[in-house]
Amino acid sequence: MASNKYEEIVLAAVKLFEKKGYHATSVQDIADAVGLQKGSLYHYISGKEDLLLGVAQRAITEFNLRMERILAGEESSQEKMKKAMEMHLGLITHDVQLSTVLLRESVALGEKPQQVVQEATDLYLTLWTRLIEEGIQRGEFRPGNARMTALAVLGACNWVYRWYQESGTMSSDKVAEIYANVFLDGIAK
Amino acid sequence: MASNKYEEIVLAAVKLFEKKGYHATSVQDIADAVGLQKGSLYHYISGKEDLLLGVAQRAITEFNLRMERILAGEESSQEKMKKAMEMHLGLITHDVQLSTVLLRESVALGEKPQQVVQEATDLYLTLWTRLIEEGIQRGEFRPGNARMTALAVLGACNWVYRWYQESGTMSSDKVAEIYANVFLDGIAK
Amino acid sequence: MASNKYEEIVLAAVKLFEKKGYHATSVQDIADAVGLQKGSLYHYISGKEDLLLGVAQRAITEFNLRMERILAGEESSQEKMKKAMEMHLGLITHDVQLSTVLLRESVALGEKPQQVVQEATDLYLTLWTRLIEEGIQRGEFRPGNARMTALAVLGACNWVYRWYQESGTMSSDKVAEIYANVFLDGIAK
Amino acid sequence: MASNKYEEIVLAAVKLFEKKGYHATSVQDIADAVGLQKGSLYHYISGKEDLLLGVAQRAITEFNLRMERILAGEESSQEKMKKAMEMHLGLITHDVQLSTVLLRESVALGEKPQQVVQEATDLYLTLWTRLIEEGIQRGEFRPGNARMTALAVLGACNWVYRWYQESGTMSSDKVAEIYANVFLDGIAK
DNA sequence: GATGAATGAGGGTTCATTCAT
DNA sequence: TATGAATGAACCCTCATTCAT
Repeated sequence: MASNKYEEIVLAAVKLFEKKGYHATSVQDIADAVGLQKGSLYHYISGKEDLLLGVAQRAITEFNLRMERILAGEESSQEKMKKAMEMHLGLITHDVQLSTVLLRESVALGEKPQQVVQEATDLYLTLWTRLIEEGIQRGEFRPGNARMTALAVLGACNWVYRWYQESGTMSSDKVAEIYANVFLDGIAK
Repeated sequence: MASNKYEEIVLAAVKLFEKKGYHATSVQDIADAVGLQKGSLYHYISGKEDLLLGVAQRAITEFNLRMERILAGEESSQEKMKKAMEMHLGLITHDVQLSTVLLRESVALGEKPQQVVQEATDLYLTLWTRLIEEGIQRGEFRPGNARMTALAVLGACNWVYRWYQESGTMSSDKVAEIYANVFLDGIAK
Repeated sequence: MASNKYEEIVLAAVKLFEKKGYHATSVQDIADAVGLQKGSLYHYISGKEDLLLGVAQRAITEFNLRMERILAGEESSQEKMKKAMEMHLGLITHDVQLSTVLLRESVALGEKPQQVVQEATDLYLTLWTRLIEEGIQRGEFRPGNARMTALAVLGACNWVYRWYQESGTMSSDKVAEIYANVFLDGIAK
Repeated sequence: MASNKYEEIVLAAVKLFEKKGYHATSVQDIADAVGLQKGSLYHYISGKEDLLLGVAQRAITEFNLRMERILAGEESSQEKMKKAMEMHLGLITHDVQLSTVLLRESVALGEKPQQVVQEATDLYLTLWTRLIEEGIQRGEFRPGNARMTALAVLGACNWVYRWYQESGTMSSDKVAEIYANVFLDGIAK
């Protein structure tokens, strides 16, 4: 399968983009990582930026997909919230590299591609906002600015890529539990 | 003021780094922005990276300074928490450009300078953690992992640079109020 | 021959280094000389300095190789001395450009590469010293400080690159003969 | 005296040119060494190259002056030869820095200034040649190509700057004695 | 005499991309 | 499909020199 090699390239790119950053990663680096010559890469990719775009899209798409599945469920909003946080943090911690590239390196994209990612990201925010709005309507959550709340939750969760290390002692589910507690019940007594 | 020009350069750099990103900003761009020849810049700066480091340090230092002042106060922990969030969001929204450079572009720094920033950032986290620990000890906050909570709050607050626009209708104090509510009381009814 | 181009580059570099000096020779000059773009050179070389180092090593290696061959011979020490001088002056005059680069431009190398060349040069001095020591032991040469004598001979021979011109009327063998006479028998009656 | 400062500058330049080489020495370096600003230097010198030229001329002039004095003496040619070698090696070893700049860095000069130095150097060779020719005419030296012999002697003596270190154990007079023996009597038994 | 800001050309090097083979 | 030579623009930075103050 031809796409096998492409997959290999994407994987190598993710790893490198995460480790060195997009700009510091040269096409040569990627070629080396997959055992190809620089020029040969261009049979599979159409450019370095497209590679980054692909990676970012792959990542954000997964988030959106899972979030939609959770929203479609029948649980209470509180339950959904917990599941959503587990999902989000699970994805982030399970593939910190991919998440890092999405969250940290997307800026390197040009205007157009960046907007593509932005739109997918906006959708994700919308889904979260909807979850919270539902909770409010159902009387499970306090009334309030749902979008702002969603931004707070997402900010907290996204930030995790900056400090989470797989080698650490805390599972992503544990983090999710703690974060869910904080957001649902607050920290004040 | 002899440092007038230097200040001008820093300001231009911040603006450009925020708009285009550190890597996409050339020294030429900065020179153009201040009406100097490329080479002339080097009377004021010792390199592009040092410029970024300076900017980042300037930013994080301000955060730490203010946080220490808040910690030293006599208010209740809840009050301090609110003030801290006001302060943090105030700084971020007041100079989104500067904050963006700190939060988004610091990765562009080499190992050594990045560590310098990291240390200052770690200190900031420590201060926040201390605030929360104090609250727990005083019985104002629920017992829990203070550091994790601090990370949640900081994540939420830092994320603001990604969506906040001065031209928007919401003041930073309003955001702080909402966020403080979320974190103190939770969103669940 | 895949290295054809590399050889071409080295040759051009030698010529330019000799004519203008290492520092006054720009990478652009070399590129022009071989009909390549500046950047294209870097497929063959890893930097301007490495080019110089390569040239210098190529030169000094040849000297050492030939000197070892002479030392291994069975002739008398006087014969060896003559042959060594013929060899040394032959190399210098046959490729004055290369010798000039070795003798005059090696200083342009950084500390590390310069030491590499220095070591090879030291070896060469050692070989000459050994030749003279042998002569003393065999009773062919007067007792004396062999190393100092070697330095005198080498100094005299190396200096030749400063005044020898191929277009001149004197063959290198003639120079060698004269120099051998001077050193073996002295100029005093 | 205004020339005091100039002297200081020349001295600093010599030291720096010797240590780092002409090209690697910046005008800033020299300014730093004398505690002046870069721009202020230009009240004393007309350019970096002129500084080098001045240094080189100062050096070669001294050689010529002393050689002429020796030639004018009444000693035997052998005596003169010894004295000339003592003088030459004395100058070189006494101020290795100055000699190094003359012998190693003169290449950095442009065509015109280099020719100026070359002429002075040619004169020096002529003086040596005359000394040897006299010796031949007086029957003290074997007949032969006086210029070539002079080149051999000068080459050997000049080379000394490459290995002589003041901290070493050998005085320049000792070197001169050894070299004189080598050249006068040869090394063959 | 001294300053130091400013110049402006040039330095070596990197790199994403192309394309003939 | 794979190569690797070649491009050519852009990069950051250095530096000798000038000149208004």
